[in-house]
Formats: sequence, C-alpha cells, structure tokens
Amino acid sequence: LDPQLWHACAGGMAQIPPLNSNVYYFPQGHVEHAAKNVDFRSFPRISPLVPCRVASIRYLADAGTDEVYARIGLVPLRGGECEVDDGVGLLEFDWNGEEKEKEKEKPNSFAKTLTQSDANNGGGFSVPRYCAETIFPRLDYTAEPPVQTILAKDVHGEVWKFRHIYRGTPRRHLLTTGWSNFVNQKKLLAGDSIVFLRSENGELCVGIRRAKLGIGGGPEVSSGWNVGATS
Amino acid sequence: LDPQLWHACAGGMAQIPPLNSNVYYFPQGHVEHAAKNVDFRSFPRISPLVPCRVASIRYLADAGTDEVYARIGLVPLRGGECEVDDGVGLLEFDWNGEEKEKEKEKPNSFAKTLTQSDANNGGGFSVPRYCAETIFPRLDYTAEPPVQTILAKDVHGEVWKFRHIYRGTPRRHLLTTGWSNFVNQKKLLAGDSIVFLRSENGELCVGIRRAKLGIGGGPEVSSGWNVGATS
DNA sequence: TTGTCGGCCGATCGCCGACAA
DNA sequence: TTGTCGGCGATCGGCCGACAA
Repeated sequence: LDPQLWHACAGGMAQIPPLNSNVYYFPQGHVEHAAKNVDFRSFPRISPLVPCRVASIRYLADAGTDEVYARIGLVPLRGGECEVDDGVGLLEFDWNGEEKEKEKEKPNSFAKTLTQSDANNGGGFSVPRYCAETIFPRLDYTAEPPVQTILAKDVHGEVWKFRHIYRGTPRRHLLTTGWSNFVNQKKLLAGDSIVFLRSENGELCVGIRRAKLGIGGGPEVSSGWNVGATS
Repeated sequence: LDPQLWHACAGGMAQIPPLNSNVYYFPQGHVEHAAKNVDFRSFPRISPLVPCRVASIRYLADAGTDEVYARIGLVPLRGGECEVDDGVGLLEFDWNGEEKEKEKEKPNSFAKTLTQSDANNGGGFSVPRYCAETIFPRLDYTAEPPVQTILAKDVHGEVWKFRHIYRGTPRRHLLTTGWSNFVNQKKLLAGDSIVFLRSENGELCVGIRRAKLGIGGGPEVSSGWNVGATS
C-alpha cells in the first residue's frame, strides 16, 4: 500500500515514527487497543513503558473495511541506549471530527465527510470545488456540459470509475454514474469520509474513513493496570 | 432438524443406519470425504474396516448452504461382537440425477429440479400439478382466480411466504410473489432442486439440494491407501 | 402438463435544475 | 459554494397469457 495514500486515509493526526528511531512502547495502550478486559494484575512484572527501536513499518489496509493500520516492528533496547528521539512514541489514531487540511504548499489530497445527500441511495456526490480543481484531472470547461470519466485506485489497487460532470445552476461539480455503486460496495454511510489523492506519478487514488471504526473505539476499558489508584 | 425433512432433503439414496445397529466404519472413505491428499502410507497400521456400533445420530444442516448432513457417533466393537447387521454401513450421499420418488403409499414430499425459467431472476416457479395437489394446502378452486398464501419452514425453522396461484391457459400452478426473494436469498441456480414436505403435524416445509455440492464432490483423490495396486 | 417467451405495468434508480442555507 | 428537494425519464422487476414441446 502506497504510504502516501495510507497517510491521506489515516489523516494528519496519525503519526508514524521514522524507521530506526527510538520510541517508548506502552503495553497497556497496546492491549487495550487489541482486546478488552485484559487483567494486568495477572502480569505484575510488566514494565509500563519499554524503550524500543523501530525495526520495521508496514502500511496496511483491512481487506473488508478498507480501514488503514500500520504494523510496526519494535526491538527492545538494552540499558544505556534508552534515549528516546521525540514524543511521538505512542501510536494512536484520532482522525475523527472535521479535519483541517493544514498541508504545506502542495496539497495533493482532499477529504470530505459524506453528507446525507452524498450517501443517499440513488444520489450523486457533490464534489467541493477545491477538490475538483486541485485533485481531479483537468476538466475541459469549453464542452457543454463539461464532463469526464474519473478513474481512481483504492487501497487494494482496485480501480473505480466515476462520471465527473460540472453542471446545474449555479454550476457545481458532481460525481454521478458509478458513485452509488461505490457507496454500496464500500457500504458507506453519511458521516463516513472519502479521501481523494493525486499520487506522485499522477494517478488518482481514493480512500475512505469510517465514522464508526470496525474494531475498538468503545468506551474506556479497565485493564486493572492502575486499579490501585481508582479503587 | 426434523428427521423427516432431513430425509426428504437428502433423498432416497442416503441411507442412515438405525441407532444401536452394527456397521463397518471405513476410514479411507471417511478421510477422502473430509480432506484431500491424505497420505495413508504414514499410518500403515490402520485397519481398512472397523466394526462399530451406532451410538448416536444427529441430523444437521449447513447454516450457509442448507445442505443436510448427519453426524454419526460410532463405538468400535471388541473381538466377538463383530456381526454386522446389514450392508448399509457406508455413509454415502448420491442423490444427483433425476430422483424417482418411490415412496410407498403416502408420499408426503416432492422434489423438483429447477428449470431455467424457475431460477431466472424475475420469474416465478412452475409447480407440478402433483405437488400442488398432494403436498400444498388445499386450494379453493371456486375463486377466480384460485389463490392462496403458502407458508413453508426451511431446515433452520425460518418461515418463507409464497403466493400460490392457479391461472393461465391452460391452467397451471405457480408460485409468484416471494419466490424470487427465496431464490436470491438461497442463491439457487437452474439445476438445483427444491423439496416440499408436508410434515406429520401438517406443517409445510421446504428444503433444497444443490447441484454443485459445497464441499468435496471433485474428481477421485488418491489417498495412498492402495498405491501398491495402482503403481 | 409445463417450459419458455414477449408484453406490459408499476416501482425503483438515478440524473437533473430549482432553491435556499 | 453546496446540501436538499421534487421532477421525470429510463431501467428493471415481476405478473400475465400465448404457444409449443
């Protein structure tokens, strides 16, 4: 999976530490993410934070939901080499809420949260002008109406086809034919987000972010780690 | 699962030995049914047929495909008690091909292989007259046209609703509303069979037989059991 | 008796501009 | 600029009798 598309899908709040950098590994956070109701009192000898070196990073996407995640290989560090590089050790996703795209100069991706009209069966997708003009291929505005076919690769490399038209009064950009099929196949709902990315080789890519995550995301879980402080 | 419906779905070719009867267990046939390419040369000590007593029988149906199967508990017999009751020891299914319903006096089930028109999307189901008159609830032929609602339980106990009408010139029995939904939900194809059964308590039941079995059914597999004879 | 076909009618899909937030 | 709505034409699902195997 292209790291560029991966980061566009994950959003700016998801930070991945550089390869070979030194980070802290938090077993509690890891286990709370992976499973519920693990009782750490059974493992009293585990250190709450473990200095590690980032040995490998794999950018992945769930085959069913398209949700992106990373598999990071960590090697524990021995005694003296415990200097951690920066404060970005904790892998945490928190891209919910309206995202402010604070890209530097060349924003090559755009995310939009689907409205009811976007997700409604039988409807089209209202393309924000900024997205159509900076991310999509150039449209021939001299035609009447201006129309083109958009091809976009998803995180699995599958290509999706959309009809992109500029019409209506006032004029606006819309995705029509192909859109409802995409919504149905990906099981998108109002509130989910769609990401368009123009990759470095000029290819258009498409990713999604679910409003409701496939796993986890529930209310806080007590792992028994700090029960002494709360009881 | 009702054994009556089970046998109607399995067809007359599927024989199940009586409880507590004595049978031969064939490990080779069993393993060839369960897995492919098991090399029996690794287990040269296994006897090719094992006298057993039938300790339990469970009539089951696959949750996904509705295909019926039986789980038979066998207890190996010691030395002297090896008298096998009859020749029905090998559990084998072979219901393919047009089945001849050679029921004795009270045929309470009927099977039909779906035609292209039956399975075609948007079409109905042409009910053979014999099935409509002997299995279905009595239809009021004085109405114009004669119509009734059919309720039928499948192997999971789920109830399906069909509109049964007697119309056309010449007159014939048809299932219309509800039929295409049944075909789609069960993923039926032309060549598959449908079984209607009137159970002892008068309930109507419906089962299916797939033309292509969910598992197995492929070409012959060499298990290495008799390699000496073939090489 | 029953399998297949074309007709036909109603429901749904999906593209459209109007309008307003 | 863009979200939602009603309109409406095209398509599809599904019920029908005609006809023939």
